[in-house]
Amino acid sequence: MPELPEVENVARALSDTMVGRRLDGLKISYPGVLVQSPRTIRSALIGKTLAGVHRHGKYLILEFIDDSGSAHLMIHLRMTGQIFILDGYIPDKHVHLTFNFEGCPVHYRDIRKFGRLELVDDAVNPSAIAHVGPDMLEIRLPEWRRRIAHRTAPIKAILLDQSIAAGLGNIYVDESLFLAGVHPLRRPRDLDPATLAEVLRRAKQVLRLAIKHGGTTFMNFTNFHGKPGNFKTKLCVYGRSGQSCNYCGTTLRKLRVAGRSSVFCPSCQPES
DNA sequence: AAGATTACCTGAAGGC
DNA sequence: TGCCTTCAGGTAATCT
Repeated sequence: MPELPEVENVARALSDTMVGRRLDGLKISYPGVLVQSPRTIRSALIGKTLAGVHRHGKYLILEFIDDSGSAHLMIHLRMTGQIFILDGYIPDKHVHLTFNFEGCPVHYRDIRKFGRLELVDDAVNPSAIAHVGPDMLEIRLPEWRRRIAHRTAPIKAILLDQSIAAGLGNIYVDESLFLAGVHPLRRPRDLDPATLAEVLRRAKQVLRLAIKHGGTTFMNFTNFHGKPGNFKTKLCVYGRSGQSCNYCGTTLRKLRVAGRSSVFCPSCQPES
């Protein structure tokens, strides 16, 4: 499940390897992942050079330019999207699109077809995601506090809400709440300012650490070079229901919050 | 308004 | 070549 750290790793790899290359072709096997028509997307992008790679929350934006102007392709990997290059790779039925960057094929693969690729009007602040909040790594405490302090939904739901701050998904929300010692059902309105600050601090900390370790591979995320991320072994709670807490030994429990499975330590994260 | 629920998809896992 | 149900969760749409 690609969240901010996984998308950041893809963005960095794309930037390091493909910026400066011209897009010579676009093989589209399943147009359903495209928001615009294949014709529109091809005519906007082919012949242009990749000039930059941007990320906002879990959104990836590729910036293309040529003498005639610029075009921007926004990509969201949703649940099972992957972008990678791999020597000798033969695309299987889940590869829906392949970019040809001057002879180098970059594949978009997505088992569940939830991901989307969309031409947008800006490389940094496209109107298509105007409703999405600031990036979780960029947001500062006063603004975050202003956006959540009055809210009465469970903190878990608030952290998953991309319109408040963008980047956390189910895995890193559970990890952040565990590190902050906050139960997923606690409500922001009932938490004191120091606790709210601690949740934000821990969220940024776990995101940065996961980026450093190449992200988390739980189901089928692979990085740009087709390799799994290394952060799974660092997870404290996600996927560990029934196992014991690393810190206190209490058996970790699972709850459903905001329609998501949520693993927490009943001892480190008291309900009130 | 804000919170809650469901649709979109496929594959893995488990019950029988 | 077993069939069926449940679960996984990011986002948009739809409900209360």
